[in-house]
Amino acid sequence: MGTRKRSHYCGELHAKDVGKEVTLMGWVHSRRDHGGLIFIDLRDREGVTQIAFNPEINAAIHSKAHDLRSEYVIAVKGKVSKRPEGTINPDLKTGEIEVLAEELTILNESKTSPFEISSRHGISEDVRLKYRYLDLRRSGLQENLILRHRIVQTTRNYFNRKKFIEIETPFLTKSTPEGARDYLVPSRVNPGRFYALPQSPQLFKQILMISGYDRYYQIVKCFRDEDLRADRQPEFTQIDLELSFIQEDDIYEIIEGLLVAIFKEVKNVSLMHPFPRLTYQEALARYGLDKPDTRFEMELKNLTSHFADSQFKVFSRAVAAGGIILGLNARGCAEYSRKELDNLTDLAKVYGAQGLAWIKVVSDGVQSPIAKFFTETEIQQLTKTLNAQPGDLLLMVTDAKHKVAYTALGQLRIHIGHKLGLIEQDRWCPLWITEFPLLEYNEEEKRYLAMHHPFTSPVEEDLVYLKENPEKVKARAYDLVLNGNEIGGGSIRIHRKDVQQAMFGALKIGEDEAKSKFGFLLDALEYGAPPHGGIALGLDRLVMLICGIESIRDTIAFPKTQKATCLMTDAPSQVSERQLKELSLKTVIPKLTK
RNA sequence: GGGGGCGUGGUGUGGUUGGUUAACACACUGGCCUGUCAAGCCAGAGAUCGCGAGUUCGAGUCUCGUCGCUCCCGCCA
Repeated sequence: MGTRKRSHYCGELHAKDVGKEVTLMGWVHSRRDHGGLIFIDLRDREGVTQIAFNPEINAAIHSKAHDLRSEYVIAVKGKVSKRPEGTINPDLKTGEIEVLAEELTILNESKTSPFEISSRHGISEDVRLKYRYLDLRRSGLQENLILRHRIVQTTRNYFNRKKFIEIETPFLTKSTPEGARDYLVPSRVNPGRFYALPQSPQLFKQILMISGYDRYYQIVKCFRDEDLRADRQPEFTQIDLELSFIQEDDIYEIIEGLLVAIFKEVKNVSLMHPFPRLTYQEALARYGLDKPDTRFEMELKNLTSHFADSQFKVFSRAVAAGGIILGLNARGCAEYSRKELDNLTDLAKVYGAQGLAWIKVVSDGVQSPIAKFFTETEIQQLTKTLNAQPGDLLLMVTDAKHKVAYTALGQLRIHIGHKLGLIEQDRWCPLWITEFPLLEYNEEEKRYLAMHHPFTSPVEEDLVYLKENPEKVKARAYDLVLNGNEIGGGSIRIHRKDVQQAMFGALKIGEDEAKSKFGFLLDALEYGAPPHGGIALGLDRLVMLICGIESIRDTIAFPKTQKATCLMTDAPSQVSERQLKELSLKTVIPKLTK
């Protein structure tokens, strides 16, 4: 094919192109060799076009086509032709036409692929990850990555329109305490010292506000060395922004506008907005979680007061110990077998619950191993509060630690919601969670930790409690939740040095430590820091949700396994002694691996 | 750190209470075939059942260990 140029993508040819002389280049997707006629589906990123090799048109080319195999890279010149009557393929975008081959060049051969690119069944993930370049040829991943691209483009256009400035921040930066474990990078020219890869550009974007850039955004990689999940990778991408002279409402408006634009552009869905807002407390009370899936009802109810004096000691003792009793009406689930109930109990235990109390509501009363402990009044209050009808299953969790009870029953709610098919796949329920506590007590470290991060502004009126009653202080923080997933979080930041120092005080971060770890921020706060705030959205999760898939790995071209390895490149790998020496590093491996 | 699932030709799956030749589909190789598009028909090659021990007359199957992938808890400001 020499110097010939590609004239079209496969997949962009239509009936209107009939008669055109075209040159296509791509991969052999499949071949159907009739001995006489040979058909090739030629694939590139835009789709597939059928190439017909007819010995009557060109015998030499036809015979050459016999050698074609799956995934060969070829160039084909030929005429776009309308397919004969009755051979149109309505399942194919280009199904009305075919290209009658006049020239064929094999640009490269291919070994037999370890899996079929067009495979209809799933391929195990380790094989896919090892041959990621082949996996990425498959239409599913291509669609995801192209959708991701469109979301990113929409985002950039949106922020540009809103007068944001995209500014890059360093990847080689300073390790900071608090938060996730850092990925460290040794410094060759500073032996014994390390950079950290950023967990987020948090401090840099605040500094940019102090520098007067006013509206910053960045679509940026962040790094956290924590254990992986289906929705967590060690490197992930945030849509990160920060604005000066704004309040919470400004953030809500900007982000709602962004999501509305994204959903319109890539899904042609008109998102309802403004998004609902729920305080942290209300989210817990009604859904048990701070990232509620509001696509279905089935809300939690607080039953604590009903059972304060109950003969059922599990309940009354818990109440006496300051605990909480929560209930949930699993509508129509009174038929659940003992096994199903045991499964629910096991699920509750995963989240730390001691057990799960259940009561079946039947036509002539209730059924439950614990029913005998309850008075008529208690049963009445229970069924009334949970609005129970015969056929319903009432689930209750109690725990001295309120968070445990909320989480366990909240997760049961999600589980049962799925099981009962209450969750519509194509429904989009974004909402804001507001009024988070500023601090959370950490048993392990015997001190308070910032729930969001140490630069989050407390609510002004609560400042007085910071010393004496830190739990009472609310943060000017907010999370964005979509269909039960946290897809973003941010806050109005502290912009006064005295408040920042008070915050460090509450976190038991000493003056010296604060100075060595965050001195540059404290200094900067003294040079005219404007009020500012921002938010970051998890791009990978957002793409995952919009794609309707289960794992962010399928939104990332080259993801890591659960052990944070790359099966294609075999990273992380050992390095030479020389490299280690240059970096003044010695490795001490507790147990010999391999 | 902990709990669960999976691992069988290239790929995806079967494989009964442990029983002798490890099955099926797709892919692959060769042949036939001029309208297929999940092409068809015929023939063929391809597996020490992740790895290592153990139990047993006998292990794909049971036990223990180990490795890999995965889901979850902890962790992820």
